[in-house]
Amino acid sequence: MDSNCVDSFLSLDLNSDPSMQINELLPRLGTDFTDPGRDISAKEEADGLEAELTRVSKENEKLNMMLDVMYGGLQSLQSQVIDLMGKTSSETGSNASKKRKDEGNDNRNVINGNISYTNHMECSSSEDSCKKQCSLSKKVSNIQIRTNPSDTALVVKDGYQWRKYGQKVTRDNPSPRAYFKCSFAPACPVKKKVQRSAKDRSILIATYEGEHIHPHPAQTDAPSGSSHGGARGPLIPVRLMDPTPKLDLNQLGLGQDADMHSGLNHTAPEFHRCLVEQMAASLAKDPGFTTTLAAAISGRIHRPPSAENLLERM
DNA sequence: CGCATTTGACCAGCGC
DNA sequence: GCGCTGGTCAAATGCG
Repeated sequence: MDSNCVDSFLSLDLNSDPSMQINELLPRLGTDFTDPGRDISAKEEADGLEAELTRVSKENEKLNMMLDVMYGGLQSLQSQVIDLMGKTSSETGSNASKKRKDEGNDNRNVINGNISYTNHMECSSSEDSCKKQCSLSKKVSNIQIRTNPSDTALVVKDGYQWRKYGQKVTRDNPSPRAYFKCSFAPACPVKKKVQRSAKDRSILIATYEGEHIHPHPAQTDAPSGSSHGGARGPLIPVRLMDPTPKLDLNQLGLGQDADMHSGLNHTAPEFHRCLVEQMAASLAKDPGFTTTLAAAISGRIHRPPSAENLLERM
């Protein structure tokens, strides 16, 4: 198998539509194997590989369809969550001193045990005034990230540039809480608090406040990664100690930039496209996936990972 | 030398 | 009013 083909495949620009790129790769692979110097068996092998790649391409289309289904389910779940949050807020009423207490509550949903998010407006007044203030107050969102418990670093690599300005040990949690400000843009008001969960020290809880006034560095910065700022980690997807690929929910608009209450347009094609790109990037950055894919292309295995298996990897 | 991080001090909000 | 707590500031320190 021509290693250049594998290299060219693995170095595909993930910012483009992955299915389109696979389709573009197929004729490229075909020309490689029509070399007149090859014998008949080589051509048969090439035909087999082309058929294999066609099947992979179809599976990629199948994945996109499954993504549509998953996306529909996501929207349904989000609407249910919004309904539930509305009900619970009306049931529990308001509490002026809830702000501090709420920070210790587990009002977050764990998604596959890797990353979860919660998004809400910071409200501390009565229900009526809360609705008014919600449109004025800053956004607050939480995400949970599972990391190696032995890793004591309070770093959440979300692609943004953060400057640490403080650290405190809070009363209800022995783990210190780190305070960060967004340093990508001088006037960016976004702040982030990172603290390990008191119950499970392998879980990092990041609380974001405010909205970025600049685009995500991944969209504006060339991936040189040579400048200062240790907080600038791998841009997308977020990959920490857990070997399974993860989606960068923030990048998807589900993190601090998401606002379930303000009706973020999750049906927008940009969002859908971003979702597809994130999943493709996650797959491509998964060493297991790339290895398996390379093996499939090189014909070392007869059955490529099915769409279901690929989803299980995520 | 410039930048980020660390860490003790200070301030503000809240409960009693 | 006082004490507790979380959040922020800023000087000191470390690192490339």
